[in-house]
Amino acid sequence: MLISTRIGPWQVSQCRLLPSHENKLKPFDALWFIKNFIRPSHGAGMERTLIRDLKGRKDGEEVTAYGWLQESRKLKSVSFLILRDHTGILQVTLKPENIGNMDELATLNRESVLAVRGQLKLNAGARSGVEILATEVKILNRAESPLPLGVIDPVEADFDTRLNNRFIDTRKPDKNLIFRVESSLLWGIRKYIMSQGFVEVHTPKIVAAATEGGADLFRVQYFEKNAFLNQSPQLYKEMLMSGGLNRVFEVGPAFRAEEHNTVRHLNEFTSIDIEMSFADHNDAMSMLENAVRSGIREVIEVNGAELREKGKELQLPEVPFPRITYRECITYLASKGIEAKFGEDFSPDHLREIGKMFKDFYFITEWPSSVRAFYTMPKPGDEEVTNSYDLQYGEKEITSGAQRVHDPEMLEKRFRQKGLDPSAFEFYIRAFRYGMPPHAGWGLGLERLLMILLDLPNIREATLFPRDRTRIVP
RNA sequence: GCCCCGAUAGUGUAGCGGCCUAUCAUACGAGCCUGUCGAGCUCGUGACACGGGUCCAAAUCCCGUUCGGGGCGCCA
Repeated sequence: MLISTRIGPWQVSQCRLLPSHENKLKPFDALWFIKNFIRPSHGAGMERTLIRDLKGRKDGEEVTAYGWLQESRKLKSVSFLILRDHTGILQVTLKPENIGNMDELATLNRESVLAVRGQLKLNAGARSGVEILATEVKILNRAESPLPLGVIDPVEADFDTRLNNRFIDTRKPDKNLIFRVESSLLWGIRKYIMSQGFVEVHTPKIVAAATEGGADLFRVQYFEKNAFLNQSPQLYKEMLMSGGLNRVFEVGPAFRAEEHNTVRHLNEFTSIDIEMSFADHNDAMSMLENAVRSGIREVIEVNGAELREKGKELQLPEVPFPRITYRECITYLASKGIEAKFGEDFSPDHLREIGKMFKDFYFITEWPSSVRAFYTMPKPGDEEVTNSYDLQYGEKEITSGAQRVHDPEMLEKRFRQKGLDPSAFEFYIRAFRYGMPPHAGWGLGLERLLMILLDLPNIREATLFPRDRTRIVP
């Protein structure tokens, strides 16, 4: 099926709709449509059918597939190659009388890259479902042997070995899927945030001042000046509220020089940040739960079937997420005989206990001033606590957010309370002196959310090339 | 930053003072068998992180180094 269309500012002249997708069109969802279903049909690219899409083609049709040689089995009168691409595996049958370069193919190592052309057999009885009776096999790239890591070996390599050879690790379908889910998740979150009138912005990652102190920032040499890698876009997105952008969001890296060594911390992670004007913490929480829900909905739609094959059934969480205040948590812990002091953060043990009360996502609200950053708005009438919240899943914190201080005098007072020198933040405080609207926002760790969603044991599993205390390569 | 733990063939492991010229699986190579599909069978290749020490004897015990895993703190 060929279609011509014009969508938004993009001219998409003529596109081929894949046969397996023809009945799945959703009207009025143009961006989603582009992402999922349109492939350019013009130009001199490589003719290719994805392995997943072979099932939709006609039996006996001449097709071309590309992929990695997963394994080969040589028999007396016939040989089989198992070809893999990111959508599945395919059995390729080689009969010596049809193939000119059998000797050459016999020397191939696993994971070499091949182009296979031949006749499609839909009911060949192969485990892969479909089969190609090859007329031509081209070697596009030979893999060396031995492999540093087996793709289909029954023994799982150590995580360290896998990360050192991530390019092979992500060839494994289950690992590959993690990052396709991440893409869907972020797309779903973006779709919701964009639908609420937000503007996507990009703030600097090289900065002169610390966001919240300066202890945990990486130093960089910026020509003749000392600079830092930003740990959060917090100050910049707030300045944009004064700047009249009204609602902004940013997806970008955040750097933390903390020497932590846990399964839920990275020194570089992807932060999804929003900030909204004329809004309080309740508005921001609503934005958050709906964004998370939209992300999960997108994952279910795009990757749900594949996840189900792997034994992972995702549930769309109900909104609003339950809320519990910090003080209620302390009371609850006390009822369980666990002591937690007001004014201190909860330990992982505390949070595990609190998490038992909830099925999945929940908010802990009204954190004490002592554990929140200077920009956090105190709760009117109860200034020991703040208009703040964390989004939690069990013991894991996914998001931290709050209504912010918008009064410059209160802001300077809060700086001093936290032992910080306001003059170091003059560039920031200035934005509050000439008309700063009330505002609220949050920062969400994309890898954390992905880890929780897929039940991954380590945040590094949710990161292609993780940066931790010791790893900067690859 | 504090605390625990680990490092043996390409990969994952067993062994934890002499029985180790080191086990098993997988990978790789050779052969046999075979429309195979976690193929099967036979044979083979391949490893004790590095440096010092203890001991008649060290993969094994001790110290250091390097690399790695995890918990806490901190956070997303």
